[in-house]
Amino acid sequence: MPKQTFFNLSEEKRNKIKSVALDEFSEHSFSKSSINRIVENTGIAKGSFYQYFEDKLDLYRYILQCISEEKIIYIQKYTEELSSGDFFDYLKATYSSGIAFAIDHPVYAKIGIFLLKEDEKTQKLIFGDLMSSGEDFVKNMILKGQENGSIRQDISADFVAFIINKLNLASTEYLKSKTFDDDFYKSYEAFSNSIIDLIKNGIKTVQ
Amino acid sequence: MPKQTFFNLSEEKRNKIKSVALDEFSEHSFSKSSINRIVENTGIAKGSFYQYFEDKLDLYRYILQCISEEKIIYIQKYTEELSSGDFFDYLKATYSSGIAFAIDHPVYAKIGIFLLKEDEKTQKLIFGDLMSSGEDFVKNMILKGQENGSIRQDISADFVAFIINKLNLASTEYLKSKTFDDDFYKSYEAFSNSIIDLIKNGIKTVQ
DNA sequence: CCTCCATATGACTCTAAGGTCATAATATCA
DNA sequence: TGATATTATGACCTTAGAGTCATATGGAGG
Repeated sequence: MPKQTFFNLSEEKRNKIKSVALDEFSEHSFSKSSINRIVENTGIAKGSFYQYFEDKLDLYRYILQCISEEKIIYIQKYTEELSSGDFFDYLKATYSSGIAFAIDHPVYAKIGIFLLKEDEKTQKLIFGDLMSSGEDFVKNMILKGQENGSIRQDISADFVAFIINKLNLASTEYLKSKTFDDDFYKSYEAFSNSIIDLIKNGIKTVQ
Repeated sequence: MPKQTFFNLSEEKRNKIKSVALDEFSEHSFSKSSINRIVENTGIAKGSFYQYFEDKLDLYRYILQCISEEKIIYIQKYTEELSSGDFFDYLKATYSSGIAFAIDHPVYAKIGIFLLKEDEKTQKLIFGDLMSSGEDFVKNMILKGQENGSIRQDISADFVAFIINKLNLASTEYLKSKTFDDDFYKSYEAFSNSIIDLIKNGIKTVQ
């Protein structure tokens, strides 16, 4: 958590710091990100930085928290209208919201990509021990789907949950490399559908 | 390329250096790998290292080359027996060989994972400009498949090629986290099949 | 035994990182 | 205005990295 001093700052100053930090973390991995650069680009003294934050990790976690707060809004927007409990609908909502978020906030998306590419040690440093809870959630949904017969019995829930998580990352990364003309922007639904489709036809019950 | 001095060394010494380097690069990303550690673990002086190699990148590329030479043998073993030209057979052979290789050489696999997780800058540093040729190859096979009707027309070859490449990485990473008891070892075929299956049923022509 | 050449060495430089701290500047309030 | 609390500062510290170089070592041939 940032120190109280940081929150006492004027909104402009706080925003300036956040903005520079976002740029830094979207261009470099956590360990390659540099406090020196951030301080320089913000125009504050290095000593000041350490009046605001405990250390680099403190700032990084704070930035992640800000991002995730914004992302939650997206997810809610896409999930609230579905109450069916169908696994594929849920998946679709997750992908759609994730992709919409990435398109609206390319800088956040870049940070997410760096984050998911971190090695285990660094991920543990950042998250502590609570991790891959998203994966567990997906795994449970698959297990339920297998119970109620909507998903094939002969697949490993563990494995598919893993793959689905990775596909999420992969699609974000794919989007990063594309230019977003209006046509594409309006058809990202189709894009996420194609991923769900890929999974769905691969693991759904054959009838 | 290592300097001549390196190749003049006794085989034991060369192997010692390679072995330590493999360990280092399998535990750390390229930039986090440390010449100091390598030198220390090898028991040679730092000056000696720079008599053998131009710099860290020189060693890293050399190690990659050694690995890829071994990997080619695997791929050939799995690809030579198929001459059908069927896309899914090719995919299956690629996955099978990749997974078999990763199981037989977990250290190499770890290096591969780090490598594929590198950011763009570092990947360009390592490979120069020639990259993602594997992706292009897959893409072309998909395009052919679409021409001859074995693959659906309404999917993006570009996108699927990207996804397939990422799945390859994901499966290697997944395997890394598993312990290889005999049962699993003998059934990795089933494992790779499940990935192909995931893709095949997702993109094959519906009839 | 001496010369010569390839190999071996580790102290050294330079750079850049994260983080500290005594002090200066500024704002708040009596 | 003067006292007090808050914020700002940049020189400085430690650590660790890659890479250098003058010198030492050791073996082969005359």
